[in-house]
Amino acid sequence: MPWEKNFDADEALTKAMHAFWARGYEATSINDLVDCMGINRGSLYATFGDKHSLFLGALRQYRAVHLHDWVASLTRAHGPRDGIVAAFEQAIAAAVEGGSCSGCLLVNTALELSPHDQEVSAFVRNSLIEMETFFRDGIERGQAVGEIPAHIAPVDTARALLGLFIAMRVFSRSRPEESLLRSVANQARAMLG
Amino acid sequence: MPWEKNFDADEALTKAMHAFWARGYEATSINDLVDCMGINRGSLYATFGDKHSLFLGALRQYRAVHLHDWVASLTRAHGPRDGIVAAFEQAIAAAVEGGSCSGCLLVNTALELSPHDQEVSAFVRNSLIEMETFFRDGIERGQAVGEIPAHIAPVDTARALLGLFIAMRVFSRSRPEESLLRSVANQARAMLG
DNA sequence: ATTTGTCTGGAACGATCGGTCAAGACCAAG
DNA sequence: CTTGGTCTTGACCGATCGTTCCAGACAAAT
Repeated sequence: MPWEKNFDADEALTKAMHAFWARGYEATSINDLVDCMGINRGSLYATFGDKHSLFLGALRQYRAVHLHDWVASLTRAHGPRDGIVAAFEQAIAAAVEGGSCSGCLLVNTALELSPHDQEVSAFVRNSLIEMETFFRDGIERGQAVGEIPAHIAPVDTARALLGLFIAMRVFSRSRPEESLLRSVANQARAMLG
Repeated sequence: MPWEKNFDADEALTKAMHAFWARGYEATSINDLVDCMGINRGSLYATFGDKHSLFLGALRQYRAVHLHDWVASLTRAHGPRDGIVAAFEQAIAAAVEGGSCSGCLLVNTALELSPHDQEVSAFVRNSLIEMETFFRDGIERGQAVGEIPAHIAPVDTARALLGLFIAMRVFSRSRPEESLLRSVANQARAMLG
């Protein structure tokens, strides 16, 4: 039996993810992907299928790393209330640092593809719900340990926090000014009492 | 001397704006535009220049109608605090009604083009600042007439309201559920004391 | 060393992209 | 009616799009 792949599929997928993240789905051509992934056309199609499948793969990888692993590490490193505050602090840090991959691939995709692509839409929608759940869990656990006042409404507040968090990702790509992001994060913290 | 245009340039520009609004810049081809604007290729290029110029024209028209006129009508019809509340109510109404032009062209563009297009970026940035100013003015005038408590910080609050407003536009395209939008609007109102 | 079957690199596909151009249609001025 | 010049129409341009395919490179199994 012959020969294994001589490239790391996961590593290549990460590079594709960054390309889609930086430029969006439509503006990223197969040639761009071939160049930045460091593999050739044939291997790309054999390994990942067509462009749409590759994009879904990139989306899945983004969610695994920048949502699941990220939530896990926040939950591990901080108490409930501090975990939420730290989420906003990290968003500020990522935005002011800049780089070509500002903002959030899921939010970008929510606007570019969700209205016209059922499969992508369902994925993005579920991911946003997971983010809402992270905030709601944090609020409820914070209330249970007395870090967050009982008069805070978990569902409404979690949804508003999700909104502010998404807005930070939009600002990262359009108005990446620290003072603006700091204002938003301040109001997010104020929402937790 | 010969002949005027036999189409309404402003009307055609409105149709182009709706096309870009619904599908984004990259996904809208010149053929799409020729079809939906009801004019032919030659007239399109003669009247509006290339695709990028046409897009900037569409962006200007969007700002005039859906930002300037909109702010003016809110200011005319409501007091300072109610104007802000009405802005969120109208965003909910637009989102649940649906239609192909959900969300906000400026927000869509902030994510798709701002990071890679200086001219577009400056335009979007200025427009977002105008929206922030609308909220800040409303807060300050509301405080002057006693509708809004003095302890509310105008700048930070205006920025958070802008954030929540942008988030409503993102949700319009990805999670257009009335209860979600209602939660966000509730928290926006709560921010005004 | 030969066989085996995947992986690689690049040529090539038809379709569509953004953009141009020339020729005819058309109305107003003379 | 003739002339002058703009607008319309549709063919057309080279480039690039996403995708396919095949011949050669290659390592493991025989």
